[in-house]
Amino acid sequence: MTTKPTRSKRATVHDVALEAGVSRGTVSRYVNGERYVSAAAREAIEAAIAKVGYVPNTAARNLVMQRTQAVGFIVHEPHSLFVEDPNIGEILLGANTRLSEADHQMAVLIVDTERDTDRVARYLSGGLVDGVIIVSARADDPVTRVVDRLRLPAAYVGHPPGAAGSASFVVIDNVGAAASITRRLMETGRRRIGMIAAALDRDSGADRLSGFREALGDAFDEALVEPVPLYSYSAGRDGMRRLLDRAPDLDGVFAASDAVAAGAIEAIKESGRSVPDDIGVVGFDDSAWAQRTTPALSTVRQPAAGLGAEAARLVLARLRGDEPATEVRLDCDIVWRGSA
Amino acid sequence: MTTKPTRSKRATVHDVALEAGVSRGTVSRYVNGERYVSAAAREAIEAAIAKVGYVPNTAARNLVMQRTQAVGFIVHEPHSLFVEDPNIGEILLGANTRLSEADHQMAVLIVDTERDTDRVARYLSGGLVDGVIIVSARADDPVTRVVDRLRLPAAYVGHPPGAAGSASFVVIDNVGAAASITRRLMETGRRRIGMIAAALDRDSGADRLSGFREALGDAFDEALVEPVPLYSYSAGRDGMRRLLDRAPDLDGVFAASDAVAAGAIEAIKESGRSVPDDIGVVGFDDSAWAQRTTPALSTVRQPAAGLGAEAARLVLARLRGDEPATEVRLDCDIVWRGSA
DNA sequence: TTGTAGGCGTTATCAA
DNA sequence: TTGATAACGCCTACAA
Repeated sequence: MTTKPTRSKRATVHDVALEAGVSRGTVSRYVNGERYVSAAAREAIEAAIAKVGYVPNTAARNLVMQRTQAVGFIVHEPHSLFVEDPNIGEILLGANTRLSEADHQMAVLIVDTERDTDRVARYLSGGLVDGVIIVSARADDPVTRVVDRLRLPAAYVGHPPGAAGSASFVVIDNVGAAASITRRLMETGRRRIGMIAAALDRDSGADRLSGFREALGDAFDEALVEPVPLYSYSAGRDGMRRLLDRAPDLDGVFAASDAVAAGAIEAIKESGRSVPDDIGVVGFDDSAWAQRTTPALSTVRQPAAGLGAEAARLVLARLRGDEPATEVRLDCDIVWRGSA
Repeated sequence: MTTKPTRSKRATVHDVALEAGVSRGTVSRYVNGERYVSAAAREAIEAAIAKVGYVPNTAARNLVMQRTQAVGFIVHEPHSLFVEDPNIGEILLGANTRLSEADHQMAVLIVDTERDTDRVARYLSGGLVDGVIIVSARADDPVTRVVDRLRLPAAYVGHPPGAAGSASFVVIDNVGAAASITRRLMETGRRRIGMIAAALDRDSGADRLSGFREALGDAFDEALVEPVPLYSYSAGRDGMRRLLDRAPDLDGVFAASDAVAAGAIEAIKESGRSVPDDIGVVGFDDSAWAQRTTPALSTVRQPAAGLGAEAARLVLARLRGDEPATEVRLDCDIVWRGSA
């Protein structure tokens, strides 16, 4: 007579207690490594656990303990970006490392479609995580609302426009980085430097323009700034065409992102000019684009892993009840390649 | 007299019931959209919910329902690969889409360090997910062991060597794809075709070599196969250097991955030869590398999103109690660019 | 050092 | 339609 081969119920503390001839309390104490468990009891319990194949049910434990030792990592990228942006992977890993050190599990939740939004919001409100890290959040979607409403300890990577109160934000120093790379461009001897300024309605876009202006100082010329709506290749190409029409004597350009820069390079080449001889080009992000252009882009590298780690540090602090900084700003490196 | 501003306890069904003047059962029925709730009760409950700010506790629900509507997605990649392999992102998205349609939450768990392994294993055994998708598993680590032991419904993307019994595996047809692209290379008129064979200790690596050998048939020459340990750029470059030393008359090479191919192209160029005129190069994966080389790589494209979707489909089937196929093999496309 | 019993927030069964 | 009440699996006083 064998046991039924059908899905057998998982063993519980109760089963172990029965098998070992002790009480559930004692089993629980043993499992949690507390003292006050006699050698005899310990042995009996160990044998029983092995025999019935007991494995603790975290869900039940979480329920009674009112904490999960888990934090959610929500990524809310447009489909394409998620696949090709190397930064996001680095951020993930950076956060995971920090959380892992603190013995917290990180659960990545992907928001891709509309449906996902609500499901993730439910997941978060369900008490399955103690806190949350959010990258590239929308200002006002169900996810951020739920986080707000629940006062779920949170840290954002990036600062969604109009973001609310009680969370932390970790951002890169867009102004400083833009200024640095612009200065570097000036130091190579460029005299008429323009900018393709993208997404001026976002903090990142506006800040990069500020940095550019700051670096140029008196040499700043409003007419050499070409605003484009998006951080995209085609926006960069079109913007550069217009800029070249307006200022044929341009000899340097700062594109607000690598994709924009790649587009700009195409426009420059089609105008018969060469990069970097006639016009030096610098970008921003050190994304996959930066390696794909010819010549490869000089650009700003985001400290992606650092962003993740810092975000993790901030939620962990909040979990401990601290009130960490509301915004921390990380410096970027410049990588100098062939385009300027 | 205001409410205490300190962390107020979250409202429960109990609170709502009290406030609405009905029983907990009725509230529960309302929340779950069952019928048999009178209009009067409904209104009272809705008001109460709004007033006390009730949000259901999923953890508690999971405990009593004995299911979570969540499946874990475990990625167990070496650090660097995770960051740069676009396939993993696609797989993720493919799986998420399918799970989302079935109204299941996907939780990505990253295994990066040793510590992660155990924590993830605990997470899985804790009853926090109903099933699990595993990409690039190790043959015998705590994670796979726990999955086995718990008979957790599982689907693997890729087939870890020596993998056990009751799960499903979704793989690409490495042999077939390698043979196809090798044949294609032969059809362009190459006569002395070598291979940089990476990661021969993995199924993928060994299978790609098999396909290569199969396509070449009698023309196969053991001496033209250069084994390298990893799917990496530097391994490809170094391997190609050795191969060229040994066989200067080579006119075609199949690199076991795009990164390897990119490295190979560098070595070919530094030897003074040109691609594709002197030597045709083909890769595998259609990763970011493939677009980055000059000329761009002819390569094998993995149906990455399909892999994820299929894996999701398989766990979902198991969750329903079905016994789906134990291995499903997906075909790859060839994308022909300038490198051969 | 151990056992008892109450509670974590839900759902589900069964009378009423 | 509704309300008790018993699980779900675990932790934790408290008493012994």
